[in-house]
Amino acid sequence: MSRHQKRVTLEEVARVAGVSRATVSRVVNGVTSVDENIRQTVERAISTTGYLPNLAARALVTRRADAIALVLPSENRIVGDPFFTRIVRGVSTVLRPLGVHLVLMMTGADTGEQVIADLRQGRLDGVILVHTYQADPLPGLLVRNRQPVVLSARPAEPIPITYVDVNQTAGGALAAEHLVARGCRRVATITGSLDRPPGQDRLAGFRDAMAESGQPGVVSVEGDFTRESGAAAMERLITEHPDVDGVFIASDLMAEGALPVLRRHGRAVPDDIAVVGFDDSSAALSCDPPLTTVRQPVEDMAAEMARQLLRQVEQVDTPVRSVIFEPSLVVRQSA
Amino acid sequence: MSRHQKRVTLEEVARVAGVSRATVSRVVNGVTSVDENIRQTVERAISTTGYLPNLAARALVTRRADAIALVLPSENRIVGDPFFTRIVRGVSTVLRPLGVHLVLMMTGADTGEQVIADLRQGRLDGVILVHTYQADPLPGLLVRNRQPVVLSARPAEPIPITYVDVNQTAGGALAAEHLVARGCRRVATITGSLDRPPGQDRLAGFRDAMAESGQPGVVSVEGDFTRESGAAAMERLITEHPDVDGVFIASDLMAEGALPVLRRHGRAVPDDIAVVGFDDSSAALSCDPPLTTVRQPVEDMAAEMARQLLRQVEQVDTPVRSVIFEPSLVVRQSA
DNA sequence: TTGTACGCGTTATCAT
DNA sequence: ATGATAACGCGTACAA
Repeated sequence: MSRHQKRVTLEEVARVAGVSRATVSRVVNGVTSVDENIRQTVERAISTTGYLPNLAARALVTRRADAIALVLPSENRIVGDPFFTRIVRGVSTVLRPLGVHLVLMMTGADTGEQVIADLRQGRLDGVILVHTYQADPLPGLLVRNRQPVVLSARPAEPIPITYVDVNQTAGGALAAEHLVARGCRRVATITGSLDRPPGQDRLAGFRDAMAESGQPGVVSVEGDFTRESGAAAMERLITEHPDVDGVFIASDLMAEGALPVLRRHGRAVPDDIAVVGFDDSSAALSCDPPLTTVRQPVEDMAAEMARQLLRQVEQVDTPVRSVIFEPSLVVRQSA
Repeated sequence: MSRHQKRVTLEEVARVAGVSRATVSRVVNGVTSVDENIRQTVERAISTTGYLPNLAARALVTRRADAIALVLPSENRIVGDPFFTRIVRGVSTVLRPLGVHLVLMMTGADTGEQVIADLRQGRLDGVILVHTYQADPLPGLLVRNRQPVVLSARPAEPIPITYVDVNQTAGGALAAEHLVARGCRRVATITGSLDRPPGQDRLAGFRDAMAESGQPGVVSVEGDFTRESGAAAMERLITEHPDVDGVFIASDLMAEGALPVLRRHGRAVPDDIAVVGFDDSSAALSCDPPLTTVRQPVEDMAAEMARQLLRQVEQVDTPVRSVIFEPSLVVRQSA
């Protein structure tokens, strides 16, 4: 069992079973056209020899690496903690049973070329791109090369690429409806970056749902999804509109920055001001009080990304597709 | 450049360059005994053809997968956010330039067998085990099989295995010295799980340094590294010893749970009570006020783990070794 | 220094 | 249903 043990090959199993390599290979790969008696003999030989197929040899002929890459931004203030864990967990649930490796890559200077090279060198079957930045040329490049690829969100530029996303608009609406149902009358929002789809959509969904509830024209202050921007935005909001009694903050991280500001201004949460976040990140739990927030079904979304990718790997030129998941509201103590 | 482009092999490059496959192979692998003129010709041929070596074929003959696994616990309340990112970043800095893939595995029911199988099937060259749980049989199993493996911390059981760790004792001492230097007179500590090395060592280092500073016999309450245990421990501490003016909490996560308790008891941080954490996790920054904490050089440690692993991969039976890094104190506002 | 030829362990084609 | 045998693309003794 040591690293230097004699390797067990198809050849040896064949000798032990008294058949040819081809037959053993058929048994290993579950080909049905094998006599039942012979199959059993072979299987016995396999277990007595402790045979395991050499995957490099297999990959050489099948042209499958049985490995896919998960590419994510190295500055992960965006992709927060449980978020990341949940993505890996979701992807793994579909990859693991199939014996497909998950290769992790943080974006760096040469990530793009690296990925394409790995793809061409047969070390990678496809790529899942998480949170690519605005002007990332990689998605387009992969699409042009007809390589299997899936995005974790709707791309800023409309290119023909498969992606999985949450219904951001519905998420904003959930927040609005909760604040209204709670009895908030002067509601505002701290938005994410408005030059990015999530920022835009969450705001739009929130606005529309508020209007629908008879409170059109909500006040909004723009943040950029960072903790600091959340604090700054809340400072501005509380100063310019001291009478707000409910606020939707488009990310938990911003909410985490905003809560201490409220505390310093002597506002109690949720009694004076109700707060709803977005993401259900670890930040939501570390807030005081714990954050009511909009949760994305990240595990499910990640699993779907994996499935979509494998579909492309198995069959070239699979039609582009997008799958949208519905968010839910996690009610804790901030609203 | 599409997925179905004609593959470029050594053979073709050889034809274009007018030499043999072997010579091209030598150029690709940087063998020095190649005539300079021929080398240039070959290199031209390589770039005009766009040749890239097929790594499955190479792996088949070299018996190297050029891939290592990073195994980490799926419940990552322990391995917090930036922690994880920093590990990956550190490991990648040494792996990436060498073209070695980082395969991510969250521990699950069959992770152990999976890893050994992958090792034996030639898909993996070695394993980095992060935060294995107490009774994990995997480390011992890998050692017995003489497989390349590195641990992220000193193992609970003393088995002959290579590991990288931070000087936990020194970390506890750093916290003690800072609290003393700050003028705290009645100092206490909330420990981590005392059945695990980090919990024990941080406490021991703290105790000894306090004694050294003329304050022996510090009060200690045991937690288990979770946020909730931090809150509970602080509740007990503040009730039983209302006069404490400084506390070392053995993890930021516990500190995060403890701070709101102090606030509810009307204690101001750091004026009434100074607080020092441990880890410099994301929790440290989300605390209000931001946490003064002990920081481990995680990137450096991770890079070292990768180096130690590769050393074992390159040369079988490398002597076991342990590398200890020194922590540092990050002073913020809680102490 | 260069080329020939063999082996790495599978899968897949084609007779039988 | 089974067994030769030919790829798959590369590294590397060995010979020249």
